[in-house]
Amino acid sequence: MSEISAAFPSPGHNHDHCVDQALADARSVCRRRGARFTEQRARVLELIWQSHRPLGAYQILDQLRTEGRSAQPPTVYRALDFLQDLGLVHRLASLNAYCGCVAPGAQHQSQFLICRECGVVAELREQAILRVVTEAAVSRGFRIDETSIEVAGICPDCARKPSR
Amino acid sequence: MSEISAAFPSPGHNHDHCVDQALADARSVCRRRGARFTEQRARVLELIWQSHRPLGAYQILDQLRTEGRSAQPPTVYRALDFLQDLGLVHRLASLNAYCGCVAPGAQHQSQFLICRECGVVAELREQAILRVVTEAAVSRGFRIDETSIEVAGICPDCARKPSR
DNA sequence: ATTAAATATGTTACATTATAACATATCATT
DNA sequence: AATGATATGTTATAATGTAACATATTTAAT
Ligand SMILES: [Zn+2]
Ligand SMILES: [Zn+2]
Ligand SMILES: [Zn+2]
Ligand SMILES: [Zn+2]
Repeated sequence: MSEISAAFPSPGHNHDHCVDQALADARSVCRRRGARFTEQRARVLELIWQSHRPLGAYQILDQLRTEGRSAQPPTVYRALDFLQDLGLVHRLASLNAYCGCVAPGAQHQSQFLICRECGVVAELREQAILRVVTEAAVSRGFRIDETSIEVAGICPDCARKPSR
Repeated sequence: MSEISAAFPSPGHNHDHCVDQALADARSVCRRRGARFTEQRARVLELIWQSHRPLGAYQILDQLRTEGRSAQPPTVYRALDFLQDLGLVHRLASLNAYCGCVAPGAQHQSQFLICRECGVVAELREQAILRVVTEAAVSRGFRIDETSIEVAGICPDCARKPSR
């Protein structure tokens, strides 16, 4: 499984390597879980990882279609459901978009920093955040099933750039 | 302005009072900001507060129509935009639904506990959560504009009930 | 009071996101 | 080869949200 990556991808890194690693990880997760990593599913995951920012379902659909595949919305949503179930991608509710998980296979509740300017996303897995949220919940007798923690703002790269 | 309410509304409380208070608060906020608290806007806010759970835009639309008002989607979305701008309602991204703000007028980033069983929502304003999220962000050079922190699970009431 | 500007609402049409339902194909097992 | 399980194709539609332009209402000047 791949190492933990920095919060935001560094501008100059070899992203092809990230994609390859993500696909290899996915293959391994599927094998371990007895799930089929079909061409469609692999291609959808690859498209998500190749993109520098989260992709909407219909953006993925458009891509598949330009590749000559016969694709309809259910094609994409089924693949996305599958990938989510296996923890290979996350859905960002505030964007209606999907991004690759940086720690597939491990059970986790993540937090997301989303740049309003360039769209880049950092997936955090901060125990401190989860801890304080859990404390707040249990002190009110609430049992947490799932968290959706998404923070919009400006990433370091965009903050450096002049105004705009 | 109304006092800070408990996390989850107690089952036996007088909810009409909550609604009246929310409308009064809204009127006051609008006056202070020089905004018009029109019939439509008041009615949308009232519907949201009267509901025991967050309302979708088209649920609100249906209500308005049964009251004989000529209403189309833009009618509702405009009112919702207005109410959000003034901090009178919040949009829950994970539900595509809207709930009344428990502390209107004050600038704040809230967190929401959402019961999967009964739909009830608790709006929290935990400084500790905001603090640790902010720390995580700034340590990565990220400037926060807005948070969307929504936690799905089971509320105390539903937890007490037998299985289901 | 009259006019003009700003604000709010009505109305039609459409864009975007997601799912239901059923047919067909592919894969795994016997 | 036959069977059941899983995956995909296909059509249609549901659910959520917005663009654009016309009309009405309120507010502020004249
Ligand atoms: Zn993840
Ligand atoms: Zn950025
Ligand atoms: Zn609030
Ligand atoms: Zn409940």
